[in-house]
Amino acid sequence: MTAPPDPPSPLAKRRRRDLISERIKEMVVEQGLRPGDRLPAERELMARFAASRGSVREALSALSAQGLVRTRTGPGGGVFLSAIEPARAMAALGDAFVFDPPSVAEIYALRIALEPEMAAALAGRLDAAAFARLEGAMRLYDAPPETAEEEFAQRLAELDFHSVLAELCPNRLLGFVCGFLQTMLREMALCRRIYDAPNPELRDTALHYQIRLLRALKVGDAEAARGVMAEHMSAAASYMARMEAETAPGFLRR
Amino acid sequence: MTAPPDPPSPLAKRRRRDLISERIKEMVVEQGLRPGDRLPAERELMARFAASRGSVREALSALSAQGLVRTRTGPGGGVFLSAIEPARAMAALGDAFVFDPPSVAEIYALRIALEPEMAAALAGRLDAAAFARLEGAMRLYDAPPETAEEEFAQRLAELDFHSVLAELCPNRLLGFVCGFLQTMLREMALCRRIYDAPNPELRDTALHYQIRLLRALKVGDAEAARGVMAEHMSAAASYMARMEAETAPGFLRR
DNA sequence: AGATATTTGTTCGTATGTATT
DNA sequence: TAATACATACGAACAAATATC
Repeated sequence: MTAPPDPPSPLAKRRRRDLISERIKEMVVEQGLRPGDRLPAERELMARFAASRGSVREALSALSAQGLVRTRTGPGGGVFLSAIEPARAMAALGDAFVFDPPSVAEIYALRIALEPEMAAALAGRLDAAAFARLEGAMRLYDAPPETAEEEFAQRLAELDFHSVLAELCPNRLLGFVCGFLQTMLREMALCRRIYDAPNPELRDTALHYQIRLLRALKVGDAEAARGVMAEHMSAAASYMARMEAETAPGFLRR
Repeated sequence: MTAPPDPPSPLAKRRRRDLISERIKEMVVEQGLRPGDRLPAERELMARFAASRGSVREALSALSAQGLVRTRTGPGGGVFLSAIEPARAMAALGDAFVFDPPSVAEIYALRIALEPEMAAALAGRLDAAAFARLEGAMRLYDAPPETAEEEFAQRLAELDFHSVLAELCPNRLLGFVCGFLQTMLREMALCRRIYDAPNPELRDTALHYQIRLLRALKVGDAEAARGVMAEHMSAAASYMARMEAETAPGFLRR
């Protein structure tokens, strides 16, 4: 007697593994499980869902690929819930745009709207450790970039400074979106080489904006922080727009 | 000399399926594959990566869970690249915040910053079909909500109207983020029942903003569209803030 | 330190459903 | 309709990791 591989499911169209991962997710929210909590062992899941080990494993594998669970072998091991790391979520989100990547201008449309808000939200809410991190990420280039390589490195370093701000943002959703935009710009910079020529112009306006920003954040002046960031963002946006126009259009959109 | 306890390969810890899905992704970008293109059959992948069927399947399952590939049965079937559907990406992104969901106020901080930009970007860029869709999603309630159920339904319908705007947004990144914020609000509304009591107050200010918005969009007046949306967003935000304060605090954060 | 038990990780073989030809 | 090719699913076995005794 062979076990029927296809139970009389009403939704025969859906795949077994998808159903199982759905039900596991439901189980998580219903039981209010938290990161670190352990899920039932594979054997038990097999019994509960009347599925083979392979199907259960494929479902778990899908969740694991999402970063929602981690597995450990050995006794006391098993499948454990895990908070999804922001970096992983950003990578996955980037995959959603691989075939149709946004332009630099489109990314900056969001940065202009969001990063000033982020700066305002940070004002007066940072402790000494946070300022230490920010100052560590701060780079004040005394010399203007002489080569395209230097220009490139300076732009990347500036993105890193903004990413520290994003990590510190008390509104984690806002911080996540800003961090994601910065990640996109980093990848595009690597692939498109948008920073062709050294360009001292942006540097003049941006040179000490980091200092001005930190000062406003320390004093707790949200409006000033917002203003500094807004100024810097629109300067960077128009600079990037000009760069994008000069770059060979349609060249390796990603 | 004994072999070091740590294997020389820094990747020795990584699981087989993760390595395989990484390499498949690399293959995609290297060969410049597009949605609809077919990946090598499982057998070929098994040969190329020197892995068993199960491992290859788990890797593909992971990609499939991400929505990056779809499988079709039958001859000529196989694994095909697929553009990730926005709805799927939003769901996955939502999973990244399950254990630490943002508050309504945090979501609105982003909506206030972004949706006016979205409105401005849409001005003068919609065709007749788009306006038909928007008018189809438009609900002008002649009667103020009498019950909590009605209030609830009206808020959801309003979110739907905004989601149509997001889908039409020429800046797809901006549209995606706005759509995601609306999805989060929808889920939270379902779980938290934040709309407890009917409240005609918001309705008075918001009653005909949809008409004013559509008019500005038709004329192509970006500034007017931005203004209408900004006004509506801040009204909705302060309304939600009051609702959130009245709702039992910390009740089922999700 | 070593044996053992427990749990996931990997591989193989096989059967079945389904869509194309 | 029948043959075919592929994905889907099941089951069994062994390997690897990691606790506890």
